Amino acid sequence: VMILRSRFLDARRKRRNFSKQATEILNEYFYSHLSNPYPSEEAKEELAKKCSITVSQVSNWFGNKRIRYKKNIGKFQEEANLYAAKTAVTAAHAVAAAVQNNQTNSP
Amino acid sequence: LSEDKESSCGSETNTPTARTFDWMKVKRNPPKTAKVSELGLGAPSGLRTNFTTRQLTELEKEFHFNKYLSRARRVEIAATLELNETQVKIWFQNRRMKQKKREREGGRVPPAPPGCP
DNA sequence: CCACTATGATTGATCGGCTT
DNA sequence: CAAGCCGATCAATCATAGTG
Repeated sequence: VMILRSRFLDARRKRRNFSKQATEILNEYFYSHLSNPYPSEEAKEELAKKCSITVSQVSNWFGNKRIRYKKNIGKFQEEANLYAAKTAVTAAHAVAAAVQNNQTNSP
Repeated sequence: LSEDKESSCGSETNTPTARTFDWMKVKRNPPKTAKVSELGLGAPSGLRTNFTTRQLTELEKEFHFNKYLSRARRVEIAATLELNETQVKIWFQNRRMKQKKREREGGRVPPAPPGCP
């Protein structure tokens, strides 16, 4: 049991952080879907493309994010509010546009 | 339209943002590895088993021979490696998924565009 | 340069669903 | 009805990158 943790040969574990922009995109999705941060396979593929990473990496990111988020919700409060506000603005724009578009259209 | 709905929260400190959703409450049952049946078995339940290099090497060897195990083979392997049949079964299960993932993610990007010493 | 934290990846094991 | 498999996920841990 001693120091058999060698994990010999894990050269592939030369991790590299994702670009700031990729993290931005992933966080936007995460916080705008905080009630259910489980992107579908299609959504993962889309995110992967936008972030220039693989689908597996997207899965890893969400897996880590979910676990770490619920482990210490308080620690992510700031981040949560930050992205919540950001998406709120985007949503507002969308709504505004929709309203304009619906002026002459009623179900 | 527009209303937001918190999918089932019972006692969340209603903060404008960041509420507590169900997924945050999910808790997995602790691993049931090593049963309590055998008196004082060194395997404490509820712990992630750390496979030894020998066990992993043997499992890997067997995997290259068969992607799927027969009941008989599984019993044999389990006995040889001192593991539960379930652990062997799960290992193969995970190993197959791992291989599939590799194949899928396989045809990728060998090109080293930017600087690569 | 070192301690400590943030983060991507790995992996034994669990969960729900479907098949045998 | 029980058992195995799949696909996704969990949860703990490893090893490195980043920050002070």
